[in-house]
Parts: sequence; structure tokens; C-alpha cells
Amino acid sequence: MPVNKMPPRRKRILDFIGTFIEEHGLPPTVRDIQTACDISSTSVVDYNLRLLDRDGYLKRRPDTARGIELLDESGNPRGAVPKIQIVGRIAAGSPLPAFSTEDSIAAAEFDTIEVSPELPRRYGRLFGLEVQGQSMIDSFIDDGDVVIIQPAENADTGETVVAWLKEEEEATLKKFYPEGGQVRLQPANSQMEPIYSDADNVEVRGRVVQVIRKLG
Amino acid sequence: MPVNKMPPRRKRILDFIGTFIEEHGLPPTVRDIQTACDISSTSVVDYNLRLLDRDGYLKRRPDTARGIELLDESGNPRGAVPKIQIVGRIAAGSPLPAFSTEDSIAAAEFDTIEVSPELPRRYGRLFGLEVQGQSMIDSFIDDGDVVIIQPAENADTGETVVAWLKEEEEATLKKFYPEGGQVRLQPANSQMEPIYSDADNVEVRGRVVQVIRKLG
DNA sequence: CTTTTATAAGAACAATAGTTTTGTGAAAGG
DNA sequence: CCTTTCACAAAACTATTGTTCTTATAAAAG
Repeated sequence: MPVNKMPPRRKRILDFIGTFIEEHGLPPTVRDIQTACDISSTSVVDYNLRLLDRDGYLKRRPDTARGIELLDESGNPRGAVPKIQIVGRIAAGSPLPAFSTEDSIAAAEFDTIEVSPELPRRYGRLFGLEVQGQSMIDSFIDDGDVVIIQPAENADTGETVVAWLKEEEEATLKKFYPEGGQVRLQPANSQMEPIYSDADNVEVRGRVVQVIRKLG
Repeated sequence: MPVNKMPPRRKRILDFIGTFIEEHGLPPTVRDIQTACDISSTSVVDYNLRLLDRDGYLKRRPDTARGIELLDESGNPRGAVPKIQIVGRIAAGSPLPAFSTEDSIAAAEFDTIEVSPELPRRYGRLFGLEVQGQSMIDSFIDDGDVVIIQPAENADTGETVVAWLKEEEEATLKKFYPEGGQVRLQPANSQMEPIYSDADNVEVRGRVVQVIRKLG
């Protein structure tokens, strides 16, 4: 249960550990922290580290030199290369995998794509979809492109979303504009016409955060 | 001077260090290496580490617990988040910055983009270009997209490249097909027509490795 | 034939670095 | 007012871990 307000000294320690790891490529010792944060005793460092550990900000390996590992918001080791699961393919007319059964997603085997560490840091949990066919041409998305998506049930006006059209049984990537009882789905390509649909007919599945096209 | 042929044991040590860091988030001790690589004595590990250090595969921090840092081919610390410089914008009709003066590129200030660590690992030195305007529509590339490029003066058939058309004074992203004295530049969009140009008129500036579109 | 390289074993040493113990003052709760 | 908890402090203690030394063997290089 990470508390919202952290004592300044604890915050300083936490920040220092992050900086140190980035600068030196390995975690600091208790004494490194001590001198850097102007702390009089190693026991104080230990005390604060124990609390940071308890609150899920880091993990300590007992009796291990430099055995400090920073964790991210979801409790996963930080600095590890984020691999995002490509949970399926998206194409007009083919339904998306059910997001509801997230356990089954964790269990199954999926292709993964490496992304910049910045992404999970900013958006939290993400997943990927591979675009199949030319159905997303109107949004400048080609066959084989991977779309990185943050799960969401609703979106702000103008955001690019994965929308599921119930009646048409069609998934699509479009900009989202609610207009009263209707929804306008606007392609990225300005030369293409938007789709208008009943609000009840449109289900937002997630926000599109990034599109990646691998070449070479 | 990294030698091409490395004794199997040394290779094993080097591999183990990499694996260990990835799994544990901190470098191994001499004794970790010893047991993992079936080595009889810590002195043998030390001996090999000294040679690996000498040959530029890693850096050792003397008298420091787990003071091992792996280096990449160019001698830079590995595991750091790769930030790729966006050295300019690309648009039909606007010339690219001169690649020849690479020193000036290093000196100047540029926007950067974080990419997956996998990329520099696979392709080496890279740079980015931001696409301006709708000039690359025919290759499914939108205004604002960032194109990650590996510098190159020539390309294999079918690769997507940054091509500079001398006469037209135009940069473009197309698939590269040399056809005798001519070059066919094929857009990704199959509905668009290719460009044919004299081989002398086409300069390859680099291979396109990835296209990134940021949204949200 | 000598030197260099790579390996091996074992031990001991010394520096580094995690942990514990004891104690103090301030704030909070009853 | 008493007790508990929190945050800090000093010092001592122990475990980890890098380093060094010695003695060998064998293959390759010169």
C-alpha cells in the first residue's frame, strides 16, 4: 500500500537510488546512500530502506551487496526491458479477443514486442495488436503494423481508439468524437470520410498509444 | 582490440554476466561466476575478467562489490536506455541534413526519441527523422511520424530506404528496386504508382528500420 | 628452449557492505 | 501522564566479496 505522501528524506533516498543505478549501472550500497543523502548512520538508511521495501517501492535482497531493486507502480522490476504482448490481430470484421478474461491472457503464450521503457512508465499496462490486411488504410496503418494500446472503456474527444462496432461486428482504429447520441469515427486520413454510428453501437476497447512499423 | 576468437570459457563468463544482470537487475559476484561456470577458483575468474576488461568487453570497478559493467561494441555502457537523436525533418522537397559532418551532429542539440533497446542492439548506430506534412502518404506515413534510420549508402533490393533525388531535390521514403541503369522507387501503398529514376539521380541515405507514430 | 597464454587448486587477506543493538527525542493516542 | 510509534543516531558486528599469493600443468608461439 504505497502511501501518497512520503517523508522528504525517504523520497530523496528513492530518487538517489534511481539516479545512481542509471549513472553507474548498478545499485548503490547503504553507505553510498548514507553519504549522498547526508545521513548520519547506516542504520537510518536501513530503516528507510525497510519501509520503502514494505511499501512496495523496492525489493531488497538480504545479505547481498547492493541488493536493491527498484520496482515500478505495478510492482515489477524497473529497468527490465518492457515486452508487450501482442494478444491478437485486428482486422475489420474479425472480433478482438475478450479483454474480460485477463487471466487467460496471462496464461497463454503470445508474441511480444519490445518497446521503449518510456511507454509503460507513462501509460501503465499495455498490450499490442497486429493489424491484418489493409483494413486500416484510412488511418495510415499498414498490414503488419503493431498497434500499442492502453485498455480503456471510454475515451476523450479526438483520441484515437480501438472501436468495436457491434452491429457491423467490426473492429477499427479511428479518432473518437461523441456527438450527442451519435459517435463520429474519423480516420487519420483527411481525405477519407468519417463513419457515423449510434452511441450504443460503439464500444471503446482501448486508446491507441503508439503505432510501430518494423522494417528491414 | 576485441579479438574475433574468444576462448569458450571466457565467452561463457561473458554470457553469464549478461544473463545474470538481466535476471537479477544487478551484476554477479566473482563467486557467482565461479559456480555458474564451473570454475575451480576465484582467481581464474579474476584472471578472465581482467582480460575481458582489457579487451573492452566490460569495465571493472576496483574494490567494488559486483563492480562489473558490460559494454557494447562501441565501448558504451550496455543496458542504458537508448535515446535516438531526431536529427531533422524530412519532407518532399526539403533536403536532409548533411550526414557527412557527423561531428557537428554530435555537438548540436536535438530532440530525442526513446526506442526499444532491441533496435540499437540489432542495427547499431541509428538516427531519427520526423516526417513533415503529408508527402509520404503513399507509404502510409503520416505527418509527425518518426522514422528510425540506419545510415547507409546502398541498399538491398526491396528494402525501404531514404532516397534523395538529386534533380528533383526531393527526399522520399520508398522501397528500393535497382533495375539496370534505372531505379524503381515503390511506395508501400500498392495503389500508388512507383517512381522511376536514373540510377545516377538516386542517392540512398539510409535504410528505414522502424516507423513510430506517437498518439495519445 | 623459453616465453606467453590459459588453466587449475587452495588458502588467506582485506576491503566492502549488510545487519543488529542500544539509545534518544518528538509526536500521537488513550 | 504513560505508552507506543516514528525517525534518527552511533557504534559494533558479521557476512559478503574482491584481491592476492603460491604452486602447478599444458599448449601454443617464438
